[in-house]
Amino acid sequence: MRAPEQTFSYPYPHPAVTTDVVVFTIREGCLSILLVKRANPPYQGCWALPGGFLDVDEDLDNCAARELQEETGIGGLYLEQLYTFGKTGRDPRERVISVTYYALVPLDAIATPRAASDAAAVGWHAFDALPQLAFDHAEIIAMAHRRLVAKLDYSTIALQFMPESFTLGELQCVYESLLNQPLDKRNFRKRILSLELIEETGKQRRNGKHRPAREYRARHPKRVEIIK
Amino acid sequence: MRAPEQTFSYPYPHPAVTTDVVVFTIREGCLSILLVKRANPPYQGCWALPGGFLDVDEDLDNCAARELQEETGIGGLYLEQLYTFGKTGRDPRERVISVTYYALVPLDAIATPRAASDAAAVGWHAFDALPQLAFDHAEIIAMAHRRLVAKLDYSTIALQFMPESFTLGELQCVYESLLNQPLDKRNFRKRILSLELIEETGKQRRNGKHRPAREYRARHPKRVEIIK
DNA sequence: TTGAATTGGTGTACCGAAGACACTAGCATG
DNA sequence: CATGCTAGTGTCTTCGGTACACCAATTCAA
Repeated sequence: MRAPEQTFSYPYPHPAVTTDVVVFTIREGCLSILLVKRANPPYQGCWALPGGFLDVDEDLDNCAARELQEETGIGGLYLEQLYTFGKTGRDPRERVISVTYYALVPLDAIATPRAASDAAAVGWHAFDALPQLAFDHAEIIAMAHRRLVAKLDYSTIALQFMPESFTLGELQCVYESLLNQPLDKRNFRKRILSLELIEETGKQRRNGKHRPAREYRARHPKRVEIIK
Repeated sequence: MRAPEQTFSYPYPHPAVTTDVVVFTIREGCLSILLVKRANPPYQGCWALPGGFLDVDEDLDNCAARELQEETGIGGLYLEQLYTFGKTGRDPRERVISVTYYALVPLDAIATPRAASDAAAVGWHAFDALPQLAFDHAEIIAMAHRRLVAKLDYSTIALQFMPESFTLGELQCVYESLLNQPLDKRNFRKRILSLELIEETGKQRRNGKHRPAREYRARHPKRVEIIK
């Protein structure tokens, strides 16, 4: 990619800049995060967030999206900047500023991720059973989770987890997984429908051995709106 | 500070990292922002946010606090990371990643800021009458304002604008300046007092030629808590 | 064929928070 | 002592949130 014998010089020391992404999805009612196993030191063999160094001619958002594409093979995800971590000493190699993002993967788009060249393995991990993590990545995940749960309350972010069409039961399951508590079915449906964020497709859906459910779709699938 | 003839080399190009701070206060019921006039190109003579380059052995938060101290002469302010701006081309000199913060100055702590060496002037500007701004600083200020107003609703951040002791009238004035709308006095007092965030000092305060007001203080002056 | 299991789908009553609204109290000034 | 100014107080209504129980449609097994 880059010529390794070339060097780049500056009159003042410059930190390195990376992006790291907390990729959330919900697998079988269980909030999960995508992690890669590091193939190289430091923290070799340790699980870490997908991410990598910023190209100097690349926008931050693009860098996060590109790393994500490389790790998961899927694009077009909802992606939002989270926070920038830059404590001295957080990377033993050099000063590294990490601009972190979080991304949401719809239920039906969970690819089996393929390990990139700098990763020994890639895989989904349940949020409540995460392994030991490299660097300060546990802290990053904790902050991403707080942000995500907070946004459930005042935005339409949960719809980013949904496929193009879905049932109210599935949507409620997403909320329950994120909030980690059961919700009253009638109150949930009343609230969601009163917001007029979703509409019936007119079709029905047979998911199991029981009464079929109405299918809904988001009115504005790409937008995350602030509500209330 | 640094030896100018020395250079720092890396195998890959590194962007420069700066912090910029949106410093808010309320002067005479008017939300205001601290700006510096740039003494050097690019955007020479243009108003800009206070900020500067990150020292490579300095934490991000420290960098923002240090720049702030250098520009305003006051420390111990509430300071919160806002967002990281890093579009290619946002600085014509080199690739610059700007980690932005916002800070709140209590009503009684407004120093007359003294221009630092790299600034031609420093001064407060009313938020609704800002001059043309350098770089993407107008966008940064807009985001900081949105964040601040949003936090009024669900946190105790407004108390960071208050001196050690204050009256309910003063606090209401802060809310009204930030929300840019009048509030009902009785409802305001009922809500604030029911939160039990402030307590009476027992003293009274003669502010003008009228009935004196009770003095209050924050129960947890240093903490910004999430409410409701 | 029938009943048991499973999820889909529906309405009402209560409670608490937020908002609208008007007058008296205390100090300063002339 | 009358005027001007801000401080300080309570009630009623409205609306959103929460608690709560039953019938419907399908599958499967007996």
